[in-house]
Amino acid sequence: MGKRFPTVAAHQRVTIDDVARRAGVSTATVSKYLANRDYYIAEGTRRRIREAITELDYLPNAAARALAKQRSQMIGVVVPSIVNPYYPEVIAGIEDVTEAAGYTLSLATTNDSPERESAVLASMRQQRVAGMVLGRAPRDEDLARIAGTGIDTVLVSRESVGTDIDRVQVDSVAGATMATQHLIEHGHRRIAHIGGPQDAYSFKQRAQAYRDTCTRAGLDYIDLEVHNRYPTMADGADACRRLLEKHSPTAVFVANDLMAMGVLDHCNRNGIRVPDDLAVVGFDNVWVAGLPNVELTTIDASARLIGQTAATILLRRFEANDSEAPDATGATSTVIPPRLVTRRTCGCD
Amino acid sequence: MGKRFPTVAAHQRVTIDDVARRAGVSTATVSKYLANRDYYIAEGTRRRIREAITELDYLPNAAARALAKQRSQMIGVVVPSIVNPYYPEVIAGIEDVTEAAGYTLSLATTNDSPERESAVLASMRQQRVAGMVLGRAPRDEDLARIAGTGIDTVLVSRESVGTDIDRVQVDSVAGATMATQHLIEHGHRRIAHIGGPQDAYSFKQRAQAYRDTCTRAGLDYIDLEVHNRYPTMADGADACRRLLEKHSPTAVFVANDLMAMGVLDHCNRNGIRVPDDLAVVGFDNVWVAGLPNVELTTIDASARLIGQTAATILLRRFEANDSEAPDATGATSTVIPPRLVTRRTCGCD
DNA sequence: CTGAAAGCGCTTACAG
DNA sequence: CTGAAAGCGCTTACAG
Repeated sequence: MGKRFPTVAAHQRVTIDDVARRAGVSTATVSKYLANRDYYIAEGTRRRIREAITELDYLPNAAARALAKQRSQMIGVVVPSIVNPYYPEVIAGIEDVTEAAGYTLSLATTNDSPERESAVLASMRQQRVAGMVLGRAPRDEDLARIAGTGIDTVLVSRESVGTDIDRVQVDSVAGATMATQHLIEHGHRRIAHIGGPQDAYSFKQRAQAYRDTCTRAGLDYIDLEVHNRYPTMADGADACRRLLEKHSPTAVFVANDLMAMGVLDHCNRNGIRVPDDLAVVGFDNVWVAGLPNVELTTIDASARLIGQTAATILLRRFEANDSEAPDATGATSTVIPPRLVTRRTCGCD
Repeated sequence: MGKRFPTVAAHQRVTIDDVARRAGVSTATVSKYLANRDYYIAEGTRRRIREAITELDYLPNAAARALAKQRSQMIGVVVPSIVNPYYPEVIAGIEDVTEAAGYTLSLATTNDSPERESAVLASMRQQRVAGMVLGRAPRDEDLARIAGTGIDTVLVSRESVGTDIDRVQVDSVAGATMATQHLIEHGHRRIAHIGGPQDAYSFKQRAQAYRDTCTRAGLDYIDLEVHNRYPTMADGADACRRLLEKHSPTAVFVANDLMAMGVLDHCNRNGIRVPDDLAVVGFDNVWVAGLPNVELTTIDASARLIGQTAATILLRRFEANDSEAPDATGATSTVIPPRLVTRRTCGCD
């Protein structure tokens, strides 16, 4: 029989019972007060509870609440990396909207390891997060598990395809078209493309839009693919070298900023002047692209806006769940319009 | 009387009872199995439980466990910003060690707003996080509240001082000394310093170490202070302008990389050649400092290592709490040795 | 407008 | 080696 040891950290650990006792009401009433929905509570009662709470410095226990309500106030955020400058912006965007709504962020990083990803998703399930935003499309197996739990999820992955999950992404086709078109307008006729791994859908879209735009303009296209799933500066530099060995483009559209910066680096080291010898346009507009000595012309993928949008969609799902309405709105796909940011490397400025 | 509505998301929501039933044992036994400490459980029982868990795809409910154990498996991480390249590295470091230990990260950003900070700390208390690492020293009021809860906390703030909390920081004195000394060794005699807000302890230390080093070398010192709490590139550029209006240093040691990059920018725009006209050394070694066109010489503040160390300290505290030992080890202060990273802007290379 | 009581899904001393 | 039962701190239909 559980003789209860005095709570180890007896410190102040004040509970709803303490508040109720002090205010001279039942815990049920305090709970209702806390829920602050449209419960009717006498003004006097309300005041006494309010006072008791302040006097005791009471903060409800989130775990107890989560257990009772069968749902936590956490939103899981799973990204491949947090050091990559793209994701912190997405996360900031998520926080912009979830904070106000009273949600908390549970963050996990996968380093793009499948095992780690499964583990992380399991952890999110254990935590019974209210929703998740994933920076990478989960594998079918994990996807099924998630679906089974009914945890609302939105993908901000740049590589997601036909999964039945809400998704928000930048419009890669529009962005790549703008980038290519801009180079054409600068007068270039030999425009190359350094693409990301083509099994990632958005990279594929970017490459295709590049080709289509060239074709429409009556230009040949020269494209190259980098296979690293998360292409880095080194990949970009290397691709640039390969490209220039065989071809002599006057401009290149690079599928992401990190690679584009690698291209700049390669040019720098090899006496290739940018933009005079080679104009460069990237994709993403990570903040680093705007640095003084970088000044990369690029397509703004609105990472922060994507985060905000993802969070907004999640909150909307929550509401729909509550209202117990038909709710069967299928998975949505939101496309954020990109924006061309002209700087030094394309020849503007 | 609570006639229980069928759980809305009845999906699979499998509980420890389901596992116990399926394995033909009591929930207590399953719980012991889960705790996997040195409980004695018959091998057969152990196997049946293991099978039941797999078959049912059971994942314990973290909220229930947290409630029962009076402690969650979360570690709160509170940083001023997540877009600033310094903090993601710290966070990555924290995750490096907490992940393996089975802890989860609860992330919150304060934007350096005091109100937001109080709110965030309250949220951490509500969540009953097992521990916290704070990127900024809390105000006395909040500090007292935290102490009251007994939540283990470690500061990685660059501005912390005499609070009674575990702390890990880079050795600012050693770093600033190395930076200044290096410039002296390059033959400079007129070395300036652009400092951060001097009410932040580490910035003060850096300025003081700079002065001391100059003095020891028989040089005059010229220093300037930026007041913005989180000094940016713009602050650095502006400080550089002010500096050059009145003085003609041949080198400058800048108190953080962001400002140093602003200095580079200012020079760039005004035809001041780096390092020939002005040598520059920063502090932090955020990854951006290593970019091809930046190549800033700087002091590596080991952000990731700081994160790792902070997390390690936290875990050690947890152990001490469990062992119920004298435990009264006072607040520790860990100092990480810095490292000079020479690149282009100091004249090396 | 308010309260009694069951229930959320675990853990843990105790008693076998 | 195993289990019954109390307790963690909330919420919520129901009955007043």
